Amino acid sequence: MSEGAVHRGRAASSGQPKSDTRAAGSGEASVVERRDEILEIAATLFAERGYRATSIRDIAERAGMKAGSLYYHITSKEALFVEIHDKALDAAAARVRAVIAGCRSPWERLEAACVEMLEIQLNPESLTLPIMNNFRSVPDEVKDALIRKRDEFERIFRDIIAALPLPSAIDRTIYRILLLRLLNTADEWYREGRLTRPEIAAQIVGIFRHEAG
Amino acid sequence: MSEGAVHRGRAASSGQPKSDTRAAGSGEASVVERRDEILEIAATLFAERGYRATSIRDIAERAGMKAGSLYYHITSKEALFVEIHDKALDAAAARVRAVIAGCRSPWERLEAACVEMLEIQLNPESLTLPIMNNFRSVPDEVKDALIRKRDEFERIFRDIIAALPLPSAIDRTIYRILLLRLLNTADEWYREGRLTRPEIAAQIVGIFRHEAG
DNA sequence: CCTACCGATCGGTAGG
DNA sequence: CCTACCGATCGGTAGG
Repeated sequence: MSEGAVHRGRAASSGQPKSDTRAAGSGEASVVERRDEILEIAATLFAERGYRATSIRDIAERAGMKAGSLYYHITSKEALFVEIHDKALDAAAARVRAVIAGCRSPWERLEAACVEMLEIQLNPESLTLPIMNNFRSVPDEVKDALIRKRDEFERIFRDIIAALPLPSAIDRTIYRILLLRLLNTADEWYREGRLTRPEIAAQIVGIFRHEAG
Repeated sequence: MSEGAVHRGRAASSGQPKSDTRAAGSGEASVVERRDEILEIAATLFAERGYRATSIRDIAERAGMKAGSLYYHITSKEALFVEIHDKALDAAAARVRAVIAGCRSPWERLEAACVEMLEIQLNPESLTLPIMNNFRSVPDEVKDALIRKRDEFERIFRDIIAALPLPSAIDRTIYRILLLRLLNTADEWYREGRLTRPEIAAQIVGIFRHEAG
């Protein structure tokens, strides 16, 4: 069991500690639990400040250790970011799929998906939130992996939109791109206070809702 | 004439060279012209990579000089960014105002404004393009000035949207926020090739178009 | 997990 | 406009 619950073991050498010295019932935190803490801390910081503006020292400090020590848990800043990004998208996909499963009509599905996406993007429960579209500050070598993963996630929305009875003049590809752009960058334009998240989602769906003639 | 055509002299100490030793008819570039070149170069780089990822040395290199020499023309990286941002928004405002002046109906005005915004955002003529919403990587001290300027610009759209015969269920504030978010970040989601800019603008207006019942 | 350090790079300055 | 440099900070490593 070299692969803990956290890690999906997809990327061959992702740099987690080799053995899980779990704390056999004692009050001690296991190595994988410590690693999870670090992932959450890093996710929060990356989401707040972006990739470049978040330093290894920032992350280490919040985790209560020195920068060098962090490298016991991770292999590199880049690998850390990719892992967080992948996990965040997996979690988001699961949440959106769960919530649309209970819907009957296509428009209901769209609205439920929008509400859930806003919750994911705007709630600071770290690991799930940062869809992080701010790829500009991410090194090129990493970008491809991130984009592939994101495209995979967006297939959920492609399917929802495919089922909508839209007027034929509307291009479903650009429809999806625009909608996802708004949802994925919600943390950048959302202003706390005036409208609730479901109200915002309803406004978005209200704007994007067009029935075929 | 310590204020050249480029500079609006709004921000008190913006750091341009004190006197314009213009090249009295000769083939020599004047100091203000050199400064304009630097502004264009910096604008392009900031737009491509964001504030933080663009180094003073990058800018200097493209301008054919050393990092230190740049400080003959500018006072600081932050002041440079603010100046570019202000100029870009002024130019964008002028272009959008000019284009909607020739429109008769509210929906025509909205579509014309959208087309123009996409042109501005997607054409790499540097100085005009970077509305740069990527404020995350910008230092806090600068952010307030940028936001104030941006709010000023967005008044144009507030007025256009105020004139639209929208259904009462649609909140015009969030309507404006969503629309501007799409237009301002077009360079991040636009994929060259499939649809032209006017076609994209038409799709956006098609989605955002709702007549009151 | 720590100390101590590496080479690289950053924005900016001095002095010409 | 240049050279030469500053202190700060970066991601990462060695050796314990």
